[in-house]
Amino acid sequence: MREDDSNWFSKWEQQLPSPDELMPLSQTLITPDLALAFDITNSNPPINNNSHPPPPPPPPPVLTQPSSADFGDSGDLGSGAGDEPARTLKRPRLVWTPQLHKRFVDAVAHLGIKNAVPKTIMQLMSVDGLTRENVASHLQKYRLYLKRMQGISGGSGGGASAGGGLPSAASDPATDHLFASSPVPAHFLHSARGNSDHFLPFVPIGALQHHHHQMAAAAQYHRQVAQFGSPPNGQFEHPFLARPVHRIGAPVSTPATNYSEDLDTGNGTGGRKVLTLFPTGND
DNA sequence: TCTACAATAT
DNA sequence: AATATTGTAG
Repeated sequence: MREDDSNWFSKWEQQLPSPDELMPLSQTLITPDLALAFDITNSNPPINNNSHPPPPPPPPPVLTQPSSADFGDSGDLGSGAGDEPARTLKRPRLVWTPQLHKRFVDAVAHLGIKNAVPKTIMQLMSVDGLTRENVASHLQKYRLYLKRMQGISGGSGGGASAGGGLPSAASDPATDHLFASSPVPAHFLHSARGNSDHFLPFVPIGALQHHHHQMAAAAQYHRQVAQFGSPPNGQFEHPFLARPVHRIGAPVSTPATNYSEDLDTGNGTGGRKVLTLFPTGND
C-alpha cells in the first residue's frame, strides 16, 4: 500500500499550523502546561504586529520536552526518503536550571567522584530527554568550577565551605550562578581524583512517582515572561519525568530508580542564606 | 565500538 | 557565558 505513504504525508502537511498560529520561537520551549504551572498567564497577544508573517522554519515538532513519546520509529523506512525527521533533527539546547543542576549534583554526590561519569550520572538522574552529551558537557564545566574552589580554599588550610557547605568564597558573582545554587558536597573539594574512594557505587534513592510533567526550563524564562516579586522564596520544585529506563540500564538494579527530591531548597534555607541566584529583581 | 575527556565551536 | 559538537585516547 504505497498509498498510505503519500497519505501520511498529506495528512501531516494539512495538520501544519498556519504561520499565524505558531508561537514565537522564543516561547517554543515553554509548553502551555509549564506556563500554567507557573501561573504565568500568558497573555501575549501583541505578537502580530508584524506585517511580515515570519517564515517559520518548521520547528520540528519534537522538542526535548518530556513528551518522550516522540522517538518511535516511524515504521516505514526504506521507503525511499531515507531520513525520517526525528532522526536528523536537533534538539533544542538544554537549559540547566537550578533544579536540574541540583539533581545532577546529588547524583554525582551519591555516586562518588569515582563513578561519577556521564553515563552513570545520566542514568541516576533519570531525567527524560537528558543525554549523555548533555551531562558530559555540564560535568566538564562543573569540574572546572570545583577546581576553582579547590584553588581558593588552598587545599591546606581549610575548609572554605565547612559547615553549611557555603561556597561563598570562590564563587564570585556572575561567574557561577548556577553552581552556586546547589551546595557542593564536601568530598568534592578534597581531591578525590584517582583516589579509591570508599563511596558506595549505587544508591537507590527513594522512589517518588509523581506524575508531574515538563522539565524546568522555566526558571530562566521567568524573568523573561513574568516578574516575580520574591522568587528566591517561592522555590518551585519540579520533579522531573522519570525515565522509563529505555536506555539499557546496566548497573542499575532498580529499574524504577527514581530520584527522590531532597527537600533542600537549593539554597541554604535552613540557616544560612546563600546568595543565590536568580536575578530576582532584575538583571 | 563505546565511553570519557578535553578542546573547540556556536 | 552556557551548551553543543568534535577530536582524541583508553
